[in-house]
Amino acid sequence: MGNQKLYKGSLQTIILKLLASNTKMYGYEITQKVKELTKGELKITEGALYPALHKLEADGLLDVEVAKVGNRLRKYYKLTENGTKETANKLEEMQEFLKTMQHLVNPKFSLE
Amino acid sequence: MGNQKLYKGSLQTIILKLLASNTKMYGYEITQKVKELTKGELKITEGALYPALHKLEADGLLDVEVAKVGNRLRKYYKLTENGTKETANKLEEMQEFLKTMQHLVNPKFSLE
DNA sequence: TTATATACCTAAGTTTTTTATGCATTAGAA
DNA sequence: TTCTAATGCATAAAAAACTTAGGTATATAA
Repeated sequence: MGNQKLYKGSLQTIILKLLASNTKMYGYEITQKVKELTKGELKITEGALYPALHKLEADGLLDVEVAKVGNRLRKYYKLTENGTKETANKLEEMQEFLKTMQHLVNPKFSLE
Repeated sequence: MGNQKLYKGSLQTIILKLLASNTKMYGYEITQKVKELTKGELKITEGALYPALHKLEADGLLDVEVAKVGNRLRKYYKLTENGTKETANKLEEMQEFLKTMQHLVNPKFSLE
């Protein structure tokens, strides 16, 4: 709980990017991967993650495949064809945003 | 209208940063400055801006000073002492976010 | 046996925005 | 001179994207 460091709108992009790099992942795995990759900086809450996954699936960007591991189920998600395209778009948008923000915020370029 | 490129939560930081660089600005001026600095990439809508300014004022981060120019009024905003402190915090948070996102998203570092 | 990790889920509430208005003044184009 | 665009403020309803706070169940380590 208590994230604060995630700007709203970036979660979808993060999920898509991870699935672009890992072919298939399940929800819990995503939360752990993000925690690991960001050394605990970013914590994806499950209350945000699962609805986001369902939305991406409903939008046709992800496919699901249910697997049983022991007695417990996992839902593996992977990118659809459209999902792959959207990932590219979202990543470009994100890069634009990062550049714009750097420009606005970085004191080295204080043309303002 | 239709911005799409602004992650929710970044508007406050943008406003604070501009006021840190320009001492005092009024609402309309902020929208124009952002448009100019980002070459049209970011468009701050007034429906987002004015409530944001009011909130920052209510939170004690901004002071207002009403000026009359011709027959029209302007509300000049500037940082309070607390506002200056909060600006530093927000900028640091933003930098953290930018770094984290670069790390997650940049293909050069795809350790994922 | 009891807490922690794994694994899924949803619903209510909050925050922050978009969209759609509204009002008034002023400058400039037609 | 008249009408459009720019200037300048504002709010209210709706949507978007979260947080917070639950809930269920299995597996494992202490």
